[in-house]
Amino acid sequence: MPELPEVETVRIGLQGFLPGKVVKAVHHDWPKSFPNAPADVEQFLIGARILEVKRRAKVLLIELNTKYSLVIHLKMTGQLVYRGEHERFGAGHPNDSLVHDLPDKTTHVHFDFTDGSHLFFNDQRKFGWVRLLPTVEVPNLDFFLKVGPEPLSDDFTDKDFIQRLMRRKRSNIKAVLLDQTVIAGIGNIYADEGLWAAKIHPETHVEDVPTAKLKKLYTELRAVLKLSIEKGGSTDRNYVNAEGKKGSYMSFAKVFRREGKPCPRCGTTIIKTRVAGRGTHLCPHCQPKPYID
DNA sequence: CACTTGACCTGTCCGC
DNA sequence: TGCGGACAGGTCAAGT
Repeated sequence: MPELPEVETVRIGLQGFLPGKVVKAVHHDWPKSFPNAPADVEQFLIGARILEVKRRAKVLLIELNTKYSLVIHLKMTGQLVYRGEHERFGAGHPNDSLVHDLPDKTTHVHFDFTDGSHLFFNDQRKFGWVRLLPTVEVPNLDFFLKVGPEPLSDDFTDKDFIQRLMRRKRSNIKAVLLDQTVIAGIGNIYADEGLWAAKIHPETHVEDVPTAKLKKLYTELRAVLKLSIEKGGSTDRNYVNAEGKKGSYMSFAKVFRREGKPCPRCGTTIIKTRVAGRGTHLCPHCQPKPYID
């Protein structure tokens, strides 16, 4: 899916559009995309006014004035696209838009607001979901009980980072970065980018990485996440922001999806391998494979 | 306990 | 042009 920077970009966009909107109707065509009790939808969603759009890890939270919230996970291919009253169909969307007329065949949930605007949840692979839950119950979702700290929060220090990584010191560092219970929000793109920046091979066991490099990884990961938010996230395939537009971080990526191209630091050809069950990009010169006996 | 694999889905790309 | 297989930004469950 969208990882932290993409979800945050969507959040910022939606926060500009949605507060104050009143839900008039909701449509859905795939039960797993919107698994809710119809009675709750009728009572706590229809007629509800949107207060605020928040994010925790890779999950979006749309708070309503009914003490309920829409909880949304985009997973791999989810999109949340806002359209104003007369923008639902139509021509004239800019070239950087992946989404044209809506709803389309990937739209599995959409909301109509009383002012004529709409919010579309599109999801090609149908892994994502929208759930309506009492706001006080959101933190008690299994995922939120277990999820790690936000890597960009002010009180998240390099000491916290290293301490949490060391809880799985015998594991491959890439697998640990992808584990949402260790640190929230990092996925395949930013794991690869961060490990390249800190010159760590993704198969290195956490305990074998020198502390100085772990500190470097902390700094670089935060920097790459921040840069990507500034660039509106990464569009590799499906990702678009709340306006249906692509992000531009991919053109700044150093290794992700750049196999066969030169490493920007040393010129060595970037390779793609498999680590922790995921496609993994690295520079074999800057990130030498650890010696394993 | 930690790692791997499969499942959830659809679409695209690549080799034959 | 068609077909089969691998693969795609994420998580969860089950198996080893």
